[in-house]
Order: sequence, then structure tokens, then C-alpha cells
Amino acid sequence: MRSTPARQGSLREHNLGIVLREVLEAAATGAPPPSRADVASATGLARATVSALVDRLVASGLVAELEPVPTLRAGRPAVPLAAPSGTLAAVGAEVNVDYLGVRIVDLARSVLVERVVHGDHRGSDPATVLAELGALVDDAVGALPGHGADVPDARPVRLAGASLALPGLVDRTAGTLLLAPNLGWREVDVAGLLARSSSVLREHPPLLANEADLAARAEADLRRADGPPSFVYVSGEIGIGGAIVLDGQIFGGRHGWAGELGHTLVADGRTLEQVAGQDAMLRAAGLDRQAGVEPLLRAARAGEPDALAALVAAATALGAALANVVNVVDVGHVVLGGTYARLAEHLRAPVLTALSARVLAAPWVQPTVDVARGGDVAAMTGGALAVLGQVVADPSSWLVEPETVAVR
Amino acid sequence: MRSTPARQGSLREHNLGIVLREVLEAAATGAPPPSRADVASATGLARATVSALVDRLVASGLVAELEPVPTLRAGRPAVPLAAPSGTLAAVGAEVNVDYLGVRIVDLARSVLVERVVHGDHRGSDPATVLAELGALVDDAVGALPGHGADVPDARPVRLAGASLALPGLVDRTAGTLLLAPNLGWREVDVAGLLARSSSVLREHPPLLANEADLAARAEADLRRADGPPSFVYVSGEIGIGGAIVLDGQIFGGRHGWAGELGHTLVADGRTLEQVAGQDAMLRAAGLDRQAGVEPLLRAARAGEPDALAALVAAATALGAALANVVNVVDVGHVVLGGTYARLAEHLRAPVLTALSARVLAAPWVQPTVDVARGGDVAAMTGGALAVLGQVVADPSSWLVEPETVAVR
DNA sequence: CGAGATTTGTTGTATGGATGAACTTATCCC
DNA sequence: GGGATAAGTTCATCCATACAACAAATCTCG
Repeated sequence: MRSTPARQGSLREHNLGIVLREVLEAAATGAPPPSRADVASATGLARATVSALVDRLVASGLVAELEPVPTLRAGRPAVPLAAPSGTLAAVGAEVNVDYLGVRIVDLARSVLVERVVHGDHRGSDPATVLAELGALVDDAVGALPGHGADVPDARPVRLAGASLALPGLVDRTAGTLLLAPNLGWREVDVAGLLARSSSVLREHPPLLANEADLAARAEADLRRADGPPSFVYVSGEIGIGGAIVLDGQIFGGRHGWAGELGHTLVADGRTLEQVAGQDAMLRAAGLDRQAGVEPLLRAARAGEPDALAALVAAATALGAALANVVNVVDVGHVVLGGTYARLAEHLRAPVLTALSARVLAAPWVQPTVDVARGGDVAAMTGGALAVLGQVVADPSSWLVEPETVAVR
Repeated sequence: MRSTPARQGSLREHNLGIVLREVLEAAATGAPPPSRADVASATGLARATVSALVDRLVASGLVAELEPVPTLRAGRPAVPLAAPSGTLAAVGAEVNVDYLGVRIVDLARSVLVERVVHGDHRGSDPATVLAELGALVDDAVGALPGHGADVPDARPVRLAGASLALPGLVDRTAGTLLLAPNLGWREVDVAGLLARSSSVLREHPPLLANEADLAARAEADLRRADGPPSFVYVSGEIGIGGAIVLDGQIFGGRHGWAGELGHTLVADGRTLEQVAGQDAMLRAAGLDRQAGVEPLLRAARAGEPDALAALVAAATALGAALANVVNVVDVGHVVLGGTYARLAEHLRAPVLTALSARVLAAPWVQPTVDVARGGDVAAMTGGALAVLGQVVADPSSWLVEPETVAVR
């Protein structure tokens, strides 16, 4: 009845998750691969317990044992544990305004396969574009060992699932895209259309999510070295997407629609997108909106007044809108992604100024403005990581031969 | 090292919490008091397990056994379980602009003691006001059995802790108030000052929180009958406070400062408080700001154009600001509290109009605007409930004679 | 009015997973 | 080569829950 189901022997699953996370986290934060004993002391579990759990994880390909490295100390050398490559992977697909693509990432965060096709999808036909994406996904998966690729001596890769990043509002339970203004799509049965052209996505119904949310997830992953990060991610593209990360987790809200700030009203009654969107910045700088952002960056670096003024105006509006977000969700760190990352050298200072002036708590916790470290296709990576995160959250369902080993 | 500590036999604590919550929740949502068997089937735990856990909770005064009621069905009559009165209680104190007070609430949500003193605290001296509050708290606690009150045959009430609601930004770890514009207080060592005049608060350092957050908590408690509620709570007073409730839990953010929307910029460059705050509304209606909100309500009901225009202007600005919040946190339900609740008949429609127009997801999830059900001193109740909530979250530390019973 | 039905609550016994203390293995140091 | 040291494993034990049988308390029907 309540949200908390009762547990019994499911305590094992919990500890399994703790151990797995400990190993993967160490790998992701750049810490040296821990041994079973390290995991035991870090988690507080007994060495015997950790050993048993690790053995099951290794047998299922969720954890890899590395070669013992010659240690400097006395004692039996430890077996380093790390994230395994090529055992379990997830598909991260994306449809965006100017490209579509797929990335397949494994637990070690290695990109096993990547396919990106550029093209202008404004006002495109959903069925056509999604058919193309479905074929691309199947093609990418076909390159994996065990899924059609003739790779001798390679163990087959298990697929954990798939995700799809979209630049708009999705209904993740129905698998539909409700609204993507910049694609010109509305109420599209994305999952259904993809299932037609892709046997992979038919078998693994994709997790639909907003592009900014998934890009923020990838960004959070890159920042874990300094501890669980919390920040507001702004993804500047043709539209403006946003996402909120709390302690390393995406805060999606009830339906996954949180972080929408492109439609915030700014001081003069227009929406943020109308002031700080890519087209608006280019127009204000007197540039062609088809040209993209590079000419703007060149002009600003050359010191052209119109370009600089356009950037400052956009940044000031962006800062004011972000100040509202910071005041509402109490997360003082901002990360500029997408186009904004490219323009960060000119945006950062005015955004920070606006934040400091308008955030009520600024005197006690100084806001920061940082530049995204994720690449161009961060959302694809983030989507794959989101799927892998589900595995890590509940590893027990991904164990092979759960009890067969115990039969003597 | 990680945020998730390892558990072992602490599975028992978890189930203890599940059982306790099941009993208290049923009582709070108006469901009939469940029996041990009901709890077992609702949680999925075995009857024997539930029985053992309930016995310990009853022995510690965290659950009460009611008299068996004559049932209609065959079978042994069930022992109804309910929240106990007068065994464990929490102190909810509040300093606000026009009053200060204390409420002591027990697990059954009965108000055991209440003290409220009205007075204007704008620009007051923190030390003086807090000394008065401290004395008030000690006086209120002194009226409880076992703490000075001579109540024969009454078992002593255990105090779970205390909380303090403040109309501003608090540092809950340091126990200080950072900023309360409408009190004119800044960087006040609230916990330290209270400890001087109150032995109760010296023993139970109060949990500091924003007034709107705690009022929202009380509101969430009242709305649990329909399932875990999610809403944005706006508390209109001299200032404007806000809080976000997600699945019945207050979303406080990193430092508990989330929900701050009084300083949102609205269309004409002013902050929301300057447009929709109580003083602003009264001024726009041509009324004296000292008179309070009642004259405004009377004028609006009489159909005076200035009053109606003032309310519509405030509501429109409020709606636009709330639309930003709804877009950012994806919670489409708004609850009007404080002064706004009193004026709701005039505010509701224009707020809803503004929300529907500006919330991106409105076509799919229609926003709603509701009126707060909590009373005038909702924050005091909410504060006490917050403290009791900590007990419910971890009941094991509140069990009496944890293992002594097991000694034969 | 009594026997069976029915449901609640309790009392065992069994089981699964974690624990901690040995024990084995593998290295370094002298 | 022997002792020290640390990693990993084996094994007896413990603890909370599950399951089944039982006792208790009521209703129903003949």
C-alpha cells in the first residue's frame, strides 16, 4: 500500500548494490581499483561477505578482476577490482535538431560503438527520422560481439537497455513525445515508430528523456571525482534546456519535466528563449541565424561591439532566469552546456554578476558558473549511463545463474 | 565513504519503521485502525514478524492498542492499532512578524499544549524576543505530565525534540538565522540565545526551519488522505514565502533554502514581493498598510474597483512567478497559504489563468490552485510534525529497554 | 446450544545471509 | 629460509524473518 515495500532476504540485494557501486565509483572517480578488503573496510561489511558478493558480481560480468600489481608492502597482493569492459552495455540514442545518433557504452564507460548522422530536422517528418534512427541503432548494435559481429574470441556483450534523448517534453510512461518546438513535433508515438524499424528497440523499449536531463547526467558523471555534485545545467541550443542535478542524481520532478527554464519570463516580458536563445543572440549581433554560433564567437573575440553587446544582454537575462531557479531549488552552482559552453568565455562573468545580485543566499553561499566538460553528444552518453544506472541500482536481476552455483 | 552505509541486522529497524508508518498513516488518512494482520498483509511481512515488531512498539509507547470492537465477521476479533496520545510529543515553536508561540503535538496529532503571544516584532531586538519565546516554551512544557504538571495517574510524556519556525533564511547546522527581512534580523545566533532562557531548548536543540517550509509540511500532512501530495505552497504574509512538497516530503534543497520565490523578477522588473506582497496589495488598493488584510477583503467583496484591480494585479504576478516554479520543478499543483488563503476567492482564478498560459506542460497536466487547509499557526504544527517525523523515520532509537525484555 | 468455520494472534522450528575467528595463500624483509 | 604482514577463504554462530502448527475468540448453522 505504501511506497516502501517490505524487505526480507532482499538485504542481500542491497549489499550487492553497495559493493557494486563501491567498485564502479572508485573507477569513475579516478581512485585506484579497490580490492575486496578495501571494499569491506569502505562499506563496513565483513570481508567474508564482500568476498561472496564480489564473486557473484564477477561471475556475472558486472565486476572485473584485474591482474594483481606488484605491491610495495608485505602481504599477499590484492586483486584489484574494476568496472568490466565489453560485458554489459547500454544504448544511448538521440534525435536533435541538427543530428541524430547512437552511442553504446559499457560499465567501464568505454564507448563501444558510435554512429552520428548530421542533418537538419526542423519541421521534419517524425516517421522518416525515427525510421532512420532505428536503422542506425540496429546497425550499431550489430557491430557488437554476439549481436552479428564476427569477432573471434570475444565474449558476447549483454545489452542492459536503451534510452532516447529528445529536445522536448516526453511522456516516459507512454513512450511518446508530447512537444518538441524546435523539431516541430507534437504528440509523436516515438517508441511505437522506432519499434517498426529497429528490432533492438522492439526488444528493449527505450527510456525516453529530455536531452538536457541526459546531458546533465553525463556531466554529473564527469564531476563525481569531487563528490556527489549538485548543479543547475543549462543547455543552450536553438531552444534552451535545463536540468537540475542533486547529489549526482537528476531531479526530474513528477513526470521528468523539471528544469524547463526557456519559457521563464525575463524583465521585459519576453521569454528567456526569445532573449538568450541562439537565434536571438545571432539576430542581436547582426548575424545570419543559419550561420551558427562560430561567427558570433569570432566577432566577439575580435571585439565587435554588436556581438559583445548581444552576448552580455543574453547572459544578463540568462543570469536573472537562473537566479530564480537557484532561489527556488537552492542549488548555487550553474554549469553552462551546449552552445553556451562554446561561448562561456563571454557569458560567464555577466551570468555570475546577475546571479550574485539576485540570489538571496549569495552572501552566504557564493554561486559559481562553470563550463560543461561533456562533449557534443553528452546526452547520448548520459542516456546510456542512465540505463546502466538502473542496473547498478538493482544488480540482482542481472546476475547470471543466480543459485545454480550453490548446487553441489 | 559513500552515502549508503552498509546494513546488517538493521533490517529490523527498517521493518520497524515500515510497521510504525503503516499504523500512523492509516490513522492520519482516516482509514480504520489496522490490526496486526492488516499490517502484515499491507506490508507483505509475515504475521509473526509484524506481531513481534508491534509488541515492541506498543511497549515503547509508539503505538497504542485500542479496545477490540465487535466485528461483523466470524473469527477472533482484531486488536485495532492506532497512534498513541500523550506518550511522545514534540515542541513546535515559531517567531513571526506579528506573534510568537509554541505548540506541543503528540503522535496522534493531538495538540497537548498551546501558547501564542501576539505582538509586533518588526525591527525588534532578537535577544528580547527569543528570551520571551524561551520562557514560553518552558512554560508550555511545564504543563505536561512528568515535566512539572501535577496530573495524577498520568504517565509522563516523552519529548522527542523541538523545532523553531522563522520567517527567513536559516543555517540549520549552525542553529543561526541568517536573514529575516521582515523582522529586521540578520545573523542571529537563535539556538544560542534560546538556550539561555529555556532549559527545554538547552536539552533539545531546536530544528530551525523556514516558516513556509514547516507550514507546507503541516499542509502536506492534512492532505495525505488522497495519497502522497505534491504541491507548491505559497505563504503570503508581509513577505512571500514558498515551499515545495514532493510526495509528502518537503523539498528543502542543499541548505533548506528552496522555495524562495518572493524575490523572483516579474514582468516589469520588480520583485514579486514588491507587487504581490501584503503591503503592495494594500497600497494599490488605496488602503492603510497597518490595517491588515481584512479591509481589503471587505472592499473586494463590496466590489470596489481599486481593491479588485489590486488583487487581480497581484494574482497575475503571483501566477507568472508560480508558472516559473512549476516549469522548473514539475509540480503542477499550487496551494495558497497565509494571507493568500484568506483572499483566495479573489486570487484563485487569475492565478490559475496565468499558470495555464505559462506552464509548458499545462495542455497535458492541467495545473490546479487550491486553498490551504492548515490554520493560522500551521508552521508550529508542521515543526512539531517534522520532529515526530524523525522519530518515525528511525523508531529504533526511541524504543525503551531495547533488549532487556529478551533476558529471561 | 454445541460443533464447525473463520480469523486473529502466538509459539515453535527452519532458513538465509551476515559475522568473526581461524586458516590458507602470497608476498616482503631480514 | 623464517618471521611478519596482508588478502582472501572456510566454518561455526547469530539474528531476523518465514512457515506451519496451534491457541484464542467470535460467528453461524443445524
